[in-house]
Amino acid sequence: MPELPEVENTVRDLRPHLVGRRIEGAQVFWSRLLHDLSPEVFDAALRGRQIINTERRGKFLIFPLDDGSSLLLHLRMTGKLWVEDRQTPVDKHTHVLIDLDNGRQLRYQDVRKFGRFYLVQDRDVVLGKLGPEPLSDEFSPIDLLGMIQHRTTAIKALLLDQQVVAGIGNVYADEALFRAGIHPLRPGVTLTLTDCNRLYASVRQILAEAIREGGSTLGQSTLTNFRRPNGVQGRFQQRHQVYRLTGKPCPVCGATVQKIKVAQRSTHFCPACQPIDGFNNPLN
DNA sequence: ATAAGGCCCTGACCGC
DNA sequence: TGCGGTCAGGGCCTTA
Repeated sequence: MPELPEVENTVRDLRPHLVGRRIEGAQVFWSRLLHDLSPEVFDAALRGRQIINTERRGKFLIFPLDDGSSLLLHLRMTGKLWVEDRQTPVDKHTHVLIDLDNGRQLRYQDVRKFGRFYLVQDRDVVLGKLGPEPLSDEFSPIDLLGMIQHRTTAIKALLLDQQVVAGIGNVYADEALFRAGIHPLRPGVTLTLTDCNRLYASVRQILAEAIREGGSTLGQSTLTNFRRPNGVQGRFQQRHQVYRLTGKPCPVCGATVQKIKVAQRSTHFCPACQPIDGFNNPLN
């Protein structure tokens, strides 16, 4: 599940391979990956374009092109990108090949086929509704409070809502709530400014640390887990404190980590460190 | 306006 | 070994 840290590492790794390169053609073997355009139109529109940069917004990758348009990509669950020589045999589940002008190829592999490519003149058509970038100056504890103080929805669900804040997914939502000592089911409206200060700090710490550690690689399957374009796995999973640690002792207090469903997503937390009423919090 | 549930996908994993 | 069932899950769509 590539989230902000995994996408950021992907964007950084790809930059030296893509910036300044010209696209010679594109093949798409599973057309539903393309939002609102056919493989033929996709190929025709990309052919001859130069890639200006590699950027990120939330969990989206952005490739600005020399004609002012942008190629956007969301990896969703199992999407992977990397650059390889054209002659290298194509792996299973590889659905998109983009030929570069140096004999190499940008390859997209996605076992579950949930990913989406967009080709747009105005990137705001796709990105416009996203909330603030959590690591930027446009995001503050007051902003967070403003986004959630009128919501009865569980705070976990609000963190997953990309319109509240962009880039957080299931892994980092659980880890941030744990570090902030906030129960995932607490309605947004019950969070105080103090809570928001802690949650804001946790979110930023977790994401910055996860970026430094190369993201999180979960599970053994190289097909479904995360891997950077340079082939390296993430290391941040070694620092997870609750995510997929159901039944294990909480690293802070030793209580047993619990798993529940929140907004249809598995949610892991420590019932002692993250009390539902928000009081007697040992982390305070 | 908000929220819940279904859907897309396939591989991993579990019990028998 | 084979088989059926369940789980994983981001975002979009429909329904309430």
